[in-house]
Amino acid sequence: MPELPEVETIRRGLEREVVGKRIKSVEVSGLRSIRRHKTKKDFISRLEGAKVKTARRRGKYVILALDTGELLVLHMGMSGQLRRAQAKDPTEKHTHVVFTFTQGGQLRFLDPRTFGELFVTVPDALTAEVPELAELGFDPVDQPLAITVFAQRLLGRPDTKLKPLLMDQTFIAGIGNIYSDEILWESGLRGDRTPRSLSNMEIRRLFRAIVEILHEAVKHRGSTLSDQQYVDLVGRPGDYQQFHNVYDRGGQACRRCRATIIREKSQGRSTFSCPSCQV
DNA sequence: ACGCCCGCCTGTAAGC
DNA sequence: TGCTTACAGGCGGGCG
Repeated sequence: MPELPEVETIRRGLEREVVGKRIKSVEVSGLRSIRRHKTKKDFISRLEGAKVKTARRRGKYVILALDTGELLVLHMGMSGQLRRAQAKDPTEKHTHVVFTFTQGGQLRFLDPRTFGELFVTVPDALTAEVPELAELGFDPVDQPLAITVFAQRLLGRPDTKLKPLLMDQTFIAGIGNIYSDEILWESGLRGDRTPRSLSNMEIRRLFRAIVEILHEAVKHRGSTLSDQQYVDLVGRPGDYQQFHNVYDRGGQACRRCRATIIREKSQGRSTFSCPSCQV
């Protein structure tokens, strides 16, 4: 579910709600959510008593640094949610992990489809044990890149289609199915164009669109679609869906040229685009 | 290196 | 009212 803007919104919530608090107890009911750990006990014992020092983000991963020197890494997958709660609040369905803090209050991880996960690791192991994190590409919000470097890296993948390339987490970290479509529309580029085929001006437009779309989406606290699956720590939905120009707008008029937005499948994912102003 | 397909899960909506 | 199918913000792996 969540892409960079949603995860960044979650991270900011954690900074407000969780950083500085000490974990009193951890309850795990969904073993699949902590599947990298051999035992539940291993996960729990490395967290209980630890204080959360910082909340960082790399692409779609949230990384909480603990005062034990270890890191709690979270990935939401398609349907993961983190919610602030009180101990007396009823347990919602699909609640897999509950953190209770010494200062009171809880953080709960909910995840119907169970593609999300949490694990504790030491910083050095991030490269050895977690290659997918070590190999993440640049984060367009957290680590802005000079356009010259971007252009160079883009041309290092001359024949990959732009849509899969934008979604390749080892190339750029944080972009998924919604924001790749929005970025391509903003750039006026088709998702099946290749870096080799781009003019310098088109590369500039693409670069600017990546930065602008993601910053705007963060500003509006991400996108919440009709299923209401994505909400922040306090249950508040995002606003950015109202600014979508193509995603989930199949059959509707393009806001730039009035042509009809089309929906098609690419790599098994729905892709939305304007057949007239994306070239 | 790249494109395509599958599997991993559950819930929901649409179609018959 | 069922039952079946398709599809959903992610990712990794396997195959040609």
